[in-house]
Amino acid sequence: MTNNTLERAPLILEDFTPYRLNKAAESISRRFSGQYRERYGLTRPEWRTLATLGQFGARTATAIGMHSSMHKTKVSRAVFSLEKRRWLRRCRDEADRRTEHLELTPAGLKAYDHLAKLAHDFETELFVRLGERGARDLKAGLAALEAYYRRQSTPSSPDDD
Amino acid sequence: MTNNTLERAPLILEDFTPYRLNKAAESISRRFSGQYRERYGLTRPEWRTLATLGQFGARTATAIGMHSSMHKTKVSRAVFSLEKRRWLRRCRDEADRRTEHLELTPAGLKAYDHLAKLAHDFETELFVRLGERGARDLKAGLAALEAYYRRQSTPSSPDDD
DNA sequence: TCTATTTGGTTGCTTTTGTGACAATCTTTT
DNA sequence: AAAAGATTGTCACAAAAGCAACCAAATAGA
Repeated sequence: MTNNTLERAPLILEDFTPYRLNKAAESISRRFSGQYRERYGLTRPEWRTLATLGQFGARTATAIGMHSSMHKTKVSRAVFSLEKRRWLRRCRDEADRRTEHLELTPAGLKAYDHLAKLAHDFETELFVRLGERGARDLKAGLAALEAYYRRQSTPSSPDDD
Repeated sequence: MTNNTLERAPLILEDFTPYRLNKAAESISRRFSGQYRERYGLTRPEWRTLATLGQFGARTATAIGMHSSMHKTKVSRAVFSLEKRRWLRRCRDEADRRTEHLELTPAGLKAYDHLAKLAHDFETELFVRLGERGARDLKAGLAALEAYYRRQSTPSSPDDD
């Protein structure tokens, strides 16, 4: 038991969890986004919108944002750009004329199918690389984080980005 | 055993690891960045620069970027802004006049000390919230990821953001 | 029913990031 | 040494993200 009076707890950036998490996320995202960027020239909001619609079929812009954690302006722009590409079309809701139901066109669905497969392969490959143990730890750690901020989520920061 | 021919492996966005990782990182970062943004009006590149200099003392811009995973333009701008704030000063290197050695002023060091403490507390609190198990899993998962992309890092994507 | 409030979505503006080119300086090669 | 190549840091421009105001339509309240 040393008489070790620490004047300053040193902060080691590379050990600091928020930093590590960010770096990991960027690192992985960069790799995966190559898949949809190089091939299709999609941005991340566009990819997320595509993924959400592919997963659920028709959805409103708000629902997309909710599900994919994007601010509504991001969704709005992504929808516009996917529409221009003719991967998505808008269907008006007769009951509530503020909203539109968005759905993928056959071309959009085709791209989705391809990208969903790439995503799946990417993840499989990642887990192989991490090893059974590493993959399990990562998933468990993420689950713990998600449980934590699900509890914490204030009504003021519900879904947005 | 059903004759369930899956035409399409469905992609569940909220289960997709890159998405989860991003969301987790943003979620945590948002919380922590509040600490340095509200109080000091720092951006993340500025915080990382401060943290690196606080950790190591004088360093060049390149070394900062290397250590904190930031592109050199980010470092350049962060350095400029910290200098304007008089938290950092540049010292020329007589041996190599391309570089400058950057170090914190007393004011910068003071802010660093405070922020380092906040960071430390933040992490401690986080681990408490995650529980012993969750914290351990998260750290192990991050370590596995880091080991993976350390192996993978091509000479073309060394340090940059 | 008429007004006030909320909700869904878009647009414009500002700030932040990403990219490529550049000037200056060092290093290597011939 | 001179030429070619690398490295350091900055700048200008383009793309993306964040913010707040806004319109239109629905809902709630008096």
